[in-house]
Order: sequence, then C-alpha cells, then structure tokens
Amino acid sequence: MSREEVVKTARRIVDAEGVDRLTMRRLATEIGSTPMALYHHVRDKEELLVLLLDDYAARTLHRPELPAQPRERVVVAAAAIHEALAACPWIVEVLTADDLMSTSALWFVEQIVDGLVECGLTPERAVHGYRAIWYYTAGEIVVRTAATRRRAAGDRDTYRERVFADIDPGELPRLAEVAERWAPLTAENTYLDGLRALVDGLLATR
Amino acid sequence: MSREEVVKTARRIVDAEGVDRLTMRRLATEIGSTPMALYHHVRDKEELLVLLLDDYAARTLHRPELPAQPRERVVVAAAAIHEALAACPWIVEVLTADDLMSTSALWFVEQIVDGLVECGLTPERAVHGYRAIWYYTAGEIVVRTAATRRRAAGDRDTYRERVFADIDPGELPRLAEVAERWAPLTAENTYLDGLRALVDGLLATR
DNA sequence: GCAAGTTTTTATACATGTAAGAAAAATAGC
DNA sequence: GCTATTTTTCTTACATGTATAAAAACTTGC
Repeated sequence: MSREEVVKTARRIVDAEGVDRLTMRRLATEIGSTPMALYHHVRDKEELLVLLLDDYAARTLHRPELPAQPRERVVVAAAAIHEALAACPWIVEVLTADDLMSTSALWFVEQIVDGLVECGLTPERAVHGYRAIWYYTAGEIVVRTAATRRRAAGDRDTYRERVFADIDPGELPRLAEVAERWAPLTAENTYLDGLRALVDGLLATR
Repeated sequence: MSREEVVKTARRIVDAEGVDRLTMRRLATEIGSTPMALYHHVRDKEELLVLLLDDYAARTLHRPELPAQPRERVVVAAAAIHEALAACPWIVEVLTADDLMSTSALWFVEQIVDGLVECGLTPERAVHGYRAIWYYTAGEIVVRTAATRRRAAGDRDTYRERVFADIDPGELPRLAEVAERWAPLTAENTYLDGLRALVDGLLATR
C-alpha cells in the first residue's frame, strides 16, 4: 500500500458514489486491507480529503488565457480558482484548511500577487490582497455550498422565514423592504461582482 | 425538558469545558435524560450549535456607537460582527450555515444595507453588497480559526513548508520573493484593510 | 373520568473515526 | 544467514451522532 494508492482509491470511490460513501472502512476493504493500516499513510481523514482536493485541483485547474492588463488578470485568475472549487461539491469539509496550497494552485496565486504588484502595490500589500481575495472566495464557496446542500436536503428553512416575517418595518426598514426578495436575491450568483469590487478597492489609492 | 433548557445546559458545558466536550450523551446526562430525548427539541447537533451561536450573539453582540457617515457605518457594523464572531472559537463548525440570521444580528445587517443604500446603491445592489461583506467576513473567520487551531494542535505544517521550499523562482518569481515572509504575512490580521477595500470597491461607480 | 390521539422520552442498535498496542513484515548490521 | 531494529499492518475497543421503534406521559373531546 502507498499514499498514492490510498488517494487514488479514495478518488475512485468519491467519483463513483460521492464523498458520503468514503469511509475509512470502505476505503480499506476496497484496497484489501484494514482501516488502521491507512493511518500510516495519512494522518487522519481530513488530511486524506485535503490530498483529494489537491489531486482534484491538479487534474481540473487548467491555466486559462490571462488578459494582459494586470487588474483583469487578477480577476480572471481568482475566478478560475473559484470556478474549479465551486464545482467540487464535497469541498466544504476541506476548505477550512488554511490555504489552497497545492502545487497546481500556486501558479494562480502567483498571477494574483503579480497582478497586484504590477498595479502598484508593494509585495507585502499584494500578499494581503491575495489573502483578502482568498477569504472572499473561500467564504463564498463555503456559505453557498452549505446553503445548496441544505436546500437539497429539503430543509424549508422555516427559521429564516420566521425571522424575516417578524421584522418590524419601523425598526429595520431596509430589511423589511427587501424581506420578500431576500431568498432570490441571496441565491443570485454575484461572486464576480464582489470580486471586481474587492480588487478595485484593493487597488484604489485611498 | 424544553428547547431553552437544552440550549442553556449546552451553553454551560461549552463555556466550562469547550465545545469538544459537548456531546449529546453528556448533555443528556447533564439534563438528567437520555440522548434521544434531545432530538425532539433539536433536529440534530448542528442545529444545536446554530442555536448556541444565536444565543451567544444575543448576549455579546452589543450595538456600538455608529458613525454618521454611511460608508464608515458599514465598516463599523461589519467589524463589530466580525469581532464578536472571531472571539468565538468553536464557530467554524457552525459558520457554514448560510447566513448569520439570529434576530440580534439583524440590526447590524440593517445598518450595513442601509449604509450602502445611503451611499447610492439600489436596495438590490445593497443586499448583494452585504452578501459580499458576509462572504469575506465568514471566510476570514473560518480560514483564520482553522489555521489557529491547527497551529494549536502543534501541526508544524511541513506540507506548506515543503511546497514553498520547492518554488522555482524562474517560474513563480513573486512567490519566491515572499516565500520566507509568507507565514508571518498571512498571520497578520488584515481583516479591516480588506473590509475597507471591499466597501470602497462596492461603492465606487465603475 | 376516561378513551383516543398526540407529544415526549426511552431502549436498543448501527456506522463511523480513531486510539492503543500486539503482530507481522521489511530492512539493516554483522 | 541470523539477529536487531524499524516500518507497516492488524486486532480490539471506545466514543460519538443518530435511526428505529416501543413505551410513557400528556392533551383533548366528550
């Protein structure tokens, strides 16, 4: 058994039956071994999932044509990461990992940092800018996938509905105004708008 | 037994011994009942955690003095939410919840949306702006707490170190340039800077 | 006051991640 | 070739969330 074999088999299970079916016992029998043997190649299940994500990134994160304009390059590179990760529905469990630091993602990080520097930021501020973009991107994916998953589980979310129904227009006029439209509004995909705003703000000289 | 008692007892356990010690069995014996009885007051453990977070928010999320200037009001309101949540170390498990929608947080959401509207955004764009701020805020907290937790667990993070050590300066010059400083740079707390940038960008008329 | 129905609680059972340590296999030194 | 040591694997066991279904307690209509 090897780490590669573990990850490869795990990937097969996840691809075929979804991340829910990936259990250490299942993985072990699939390999023809016992659960605890896995733990010599992988610290715990979380590490296995991180490896799976890296593996996924390495396979699907293809470098796009990047615009020459540095600001737009930042946007396109971030959007590419976002698109790849958002298509990966079992990601939430992993995304709390500090950073997406698989080798294959580094090129995108480089593009973002470099774009920011070319726009006039110091390297330090560029790294901070990249982090802000990563926070925004990871947050969007985590929040949105959680919402989708809950909706898929048939959760009518009566709690939210009740909270909004109880809004006093005298006290919270703006929320009362949009209460009806809250669900559809927040369901819209506005990742790109927010990303553009963030990048604009990072590059604006205050 | 009542929902309130369940939450109150859960809170006591979490406050006293941390969220790790909160198990359904422990909670049940503390109440003097059986684990499965809890499930008539709470759908599952996740819902219990969300209730705990709401309870926590209701107790600690005090309305600050807000500046008159709407843009600054948005920043201060968002920062207040961030500060309260960031101090809550067991939050990551819950924050994947779609939205922070406890009644006590609504006032802050109102301030943000209202501030954005007063700066000239339509209500729709203001809601989207609020969501962008929420993505950024939730992402920052999730990523940062995960990192802190890992560090606390004594994880030397050799993986990241290795990735950075392997960077080819010819291919990824910017990253090579900051590789040494990456850990301290990303450990800095730049939430406010990023928030200001995001708000600026949201309000800039492109 | 009591039968019918509803809500709440209990008992039992299962699948899961993984700790602890024994066993086995591979490797190194002579 | 054989022993010592290190690496890998297996056995057993436990704590956890929670499904299922039976029991108990409570509520309601008369």
